[in-house]
Amino acid sequence: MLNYSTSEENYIKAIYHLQQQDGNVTTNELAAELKAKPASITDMMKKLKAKKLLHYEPYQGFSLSNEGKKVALGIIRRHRLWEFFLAEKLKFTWDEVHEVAEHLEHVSSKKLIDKLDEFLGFPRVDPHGDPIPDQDGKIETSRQVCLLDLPFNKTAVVSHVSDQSTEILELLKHKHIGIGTKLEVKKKFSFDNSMEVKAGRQPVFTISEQLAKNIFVKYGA
Amino acid sequence: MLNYSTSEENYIKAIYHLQQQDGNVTTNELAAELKAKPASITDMMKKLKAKKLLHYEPYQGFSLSNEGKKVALGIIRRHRLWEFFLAEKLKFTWDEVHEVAEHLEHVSSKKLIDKLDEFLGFPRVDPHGDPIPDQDGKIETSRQVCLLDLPFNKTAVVSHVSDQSTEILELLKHKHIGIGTKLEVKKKFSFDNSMEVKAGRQPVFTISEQLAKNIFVKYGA
DNA sequence: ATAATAATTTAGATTTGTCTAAAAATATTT
DNA sequence: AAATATTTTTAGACAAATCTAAATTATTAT
Repeated sequence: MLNYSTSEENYIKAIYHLQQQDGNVTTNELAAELKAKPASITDMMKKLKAKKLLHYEPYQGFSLSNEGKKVALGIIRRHRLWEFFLAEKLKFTWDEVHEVAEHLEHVSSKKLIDKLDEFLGFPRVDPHGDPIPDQDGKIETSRQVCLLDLPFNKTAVVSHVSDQSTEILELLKHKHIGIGTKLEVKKKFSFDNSMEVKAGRQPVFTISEQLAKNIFVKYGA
Repeated sequence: MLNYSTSEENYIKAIYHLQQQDGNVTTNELAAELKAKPASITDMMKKLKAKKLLHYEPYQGFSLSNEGKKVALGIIRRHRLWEFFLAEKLKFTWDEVHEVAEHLEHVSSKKLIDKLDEFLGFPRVDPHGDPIPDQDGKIETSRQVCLLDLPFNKTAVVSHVSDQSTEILELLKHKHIGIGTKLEVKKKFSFDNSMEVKAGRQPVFTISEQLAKNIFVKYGA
């Protein structure tokens, strides 16, 4: 596996995440994701195509090649292992780990990462509940759905919160819900679309429609 | 404290190490250390001078300002804490830690480093025996050790000779070693604990275990 | 189907960090 | 102290990664 620049790695990672949702990725989408101008995207797409990391024809969008996906999974592996390390060993809170891991992920020593993995006890998910790819780039595939759509009695992990207002965070904190919290839907009430939910061994509690709408979970595997 | 590029940090660190030995650092010295061309050094020196990290007048060499030293000590702190982590927690051998730490040291989150320090139990020396600067950049300045215990490639200054016999003095005189002589250990042989040592630009020469045992040196960061 | 709009690419500029080759300053030797 | 050698700096070029503005292609609406 060759080495890629920090910049190239950031593009590859962003494409990977976008194509998980959309399939084919467009120039503007990627520009928005990376906070760069569309012209910069085109430049980099040419370079990554030349390196055979993606399929790209002018004006047709792009998607990672198999090689590109392998590279992406390597970066994601590093990112998530560092996130786990930061939360588990250095006692960072779940909302602080991402930014630091963004930098650590670009240190690309395979030996470092494999030993870190071992030191951490081969964790399978990061503090946000996202699965960590193994040495061979294999990753547990799980689907992200809105909490409103989660089937009954399926254990799922909170993976994303759309609204980032202090109000929602206050409420989530009060209910002890964060990224990574395991949830199970026990009842739904059609009158107000509220639901009763269980988290670990806590007693069942209620979540309003407005709140559930903003919580996304991952389940299945 | 502002942020500096990886490249700037590497220059600052290299100057710090060179000026520990020589005081004023020259363009060619630094070029050799960094495996870069002298022209590149001059370019960077102008930039670092503009940022007030060093004192520099054309043709006169350069040395770090107080601010520059503070930056250097921050980088060295990060490097040595990562080295300790790699050796202690990830079970890297002492000769493997340096290269990986060269990359990790450039991740410049203060919170990360202070929490890492705490996680490691506030170690005072790295796996090579070099002191680790604290949060405020304070570093154990010079430590006196027996020449037998001096790490490789560390410039040290002879500070004391235990035996005062005419025999040892004759030998020291012959080898041009006295109090104040700068030495660097290049090789050690476990067979007879003899070592090869360099003093300034003289060719490498050999010192026996019996002699090394009686020589004490001081060395810094 | 054609015009208007939006998305994408191209062309050319900028910054950072590097280089080579030539010029200038300093140091050394005779 | 002049000539020679060494060191350092300058001048100009190049690659990577970005940008702006203009041109091109694709999409949408009439």
